[in-house]
Amino acid sequence: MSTNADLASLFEQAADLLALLGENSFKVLAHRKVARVLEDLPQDVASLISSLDDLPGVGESSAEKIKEYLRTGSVGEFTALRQQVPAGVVQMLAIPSLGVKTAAQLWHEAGITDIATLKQKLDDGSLLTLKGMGEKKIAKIKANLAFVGKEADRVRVDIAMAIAQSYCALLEQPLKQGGAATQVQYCGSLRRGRETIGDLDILVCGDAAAAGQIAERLRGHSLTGQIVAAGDTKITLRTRADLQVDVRIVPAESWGAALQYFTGSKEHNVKLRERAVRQGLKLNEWGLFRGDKPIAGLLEQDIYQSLGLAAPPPEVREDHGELEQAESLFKANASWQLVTMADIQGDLHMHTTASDGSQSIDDIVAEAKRRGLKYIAITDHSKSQFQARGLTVPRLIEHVNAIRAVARKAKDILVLAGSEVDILADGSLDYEDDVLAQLDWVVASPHAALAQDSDKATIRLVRAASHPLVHVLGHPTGRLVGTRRGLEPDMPQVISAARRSGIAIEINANAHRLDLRDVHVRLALEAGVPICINTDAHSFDDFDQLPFGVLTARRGWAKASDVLNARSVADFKSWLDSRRGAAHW
DNA sequence: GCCGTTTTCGGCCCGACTGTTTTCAGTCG
Repeated sequence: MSTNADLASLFEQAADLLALLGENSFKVLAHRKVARVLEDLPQDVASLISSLDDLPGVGESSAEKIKEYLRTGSVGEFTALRQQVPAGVVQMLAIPSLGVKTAAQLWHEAGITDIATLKQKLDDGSLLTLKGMGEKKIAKIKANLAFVGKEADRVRVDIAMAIAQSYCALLEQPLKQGGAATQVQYCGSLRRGRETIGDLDILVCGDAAAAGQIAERLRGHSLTGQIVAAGDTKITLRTRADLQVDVRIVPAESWGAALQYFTGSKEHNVKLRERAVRQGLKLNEWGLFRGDKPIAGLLEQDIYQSLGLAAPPPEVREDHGELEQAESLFKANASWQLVTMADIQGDLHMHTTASDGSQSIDDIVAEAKRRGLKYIAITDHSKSQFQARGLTVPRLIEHVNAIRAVARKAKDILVLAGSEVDILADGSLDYEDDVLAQLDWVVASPHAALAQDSDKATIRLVRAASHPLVHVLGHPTGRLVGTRRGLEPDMPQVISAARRSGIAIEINANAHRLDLRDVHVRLALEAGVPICINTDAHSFDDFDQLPFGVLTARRGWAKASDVLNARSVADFKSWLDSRRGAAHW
């Protein structure tokens, strides 16, 4: 899979180089598009070698380059491009407010080919003679130099969500003049539920006259570092932790259009606007227009309906075929029906003080009931997880008995005695079959040897997924968002194995994991493998991670019927009964 | 470079903000 990422980065780099060389901007864009397609690809690009042309956005020329890379490990044309542009010029693009035009100008007109020289010339005033280069621009570039090298990483969705909610709450408070904002909503990749967020977009319904007051209020928020720009309809700020927040002020009649526009994705919007143009209409953040006449704009769904589409939920707006689906749904007079928080009936992966959790069996059952769950599985770690106090077989038997004792007296909730059994490096499980057979529920997860190569990882996970006593594959790759790559198996093979043995695959809802990831969720569902959205709760707070798992499921187009723990207790039990390895209750 | 319900050629989404300008270019999303 890292082949995909490496190739994507090559195409992205090529796009920068072409732009710096003054190439046609649509050609530049085409390269960025290929980079994005490769990044989003759920399977290894090498497995598609004979059908690369079928990927939307990948034409004959790019397909050849991809093949060349797979054959030789490099792309001759890209290598040649790199030789034409000094590396330091490319590095300058990392400076905010300094784009390709300026970088090319500095290179050609001032002979600047590295950042050190740029710094020096910014200071000595010699750049003022360049066209379009004034005091303010120079000051801005100087200030932004600080961002080079410590490029703000994308922020995990849970962190971004907390920040967004804090700013939204602030903006919802009444203003001194002009009344309260009637509506406030975060948009962008956060609303689409991506696992990481690059910046925050917040939409405020209100009068442009209030922009000044809103800016002042934002300035006073404890998280705000500096206000970067402040106009009548847009205020941009950076938090102290360097996350960019864009706040837009829109009038009520444009609320829906703005919501649609700022939710994106960019690629989804491009497709949508092209569709509007084909129908003789124009779509922008102010509304959908025929000539000057507004057709829709108040509500987001009106925009889509006016274009003959069933409004797709924000989570699927990635230009991954959702407009085609939206069109068929519209024609069938149907709507999108993705799984929601309210559908979730059970949680089938949780820990107690028996291993590394901080809650007792009684506490966890009470908390699950309080949150309206109808069934849970208690799944502490297996014996190899020494550091997590994994259970030896005697301790496991004792623990299972304790769980069953609680289960017998628990009312209105089904409590299963299970285990999160380690998938060892070779794909065998951490307990013998006769031990596993005594459990109601088995989550099989990898925890160690997460750096093994792709082939070994595939064999390992296929073996575990084929084990007759396993019910669900837990956090299949072991990746940690932004910090650990985890296993990179050939996911279609793992999914096929799960389908053959009739097991489910987990979406671990914890925002650190979100494993299975969105694109693989979709592959699993297309193969007919049910998913299971589990919190892997180690404490009461971890129950709050569930929404991130649901968002990820929705990004994979999951309906409630695709989700095992969205079934009623009775339906869940009959699924369990249909599995080999009789359950005990 | 990519693509096709006008098209295999000729388009390719659209606007806000800033800074530099006397009407627009660059950057960003």
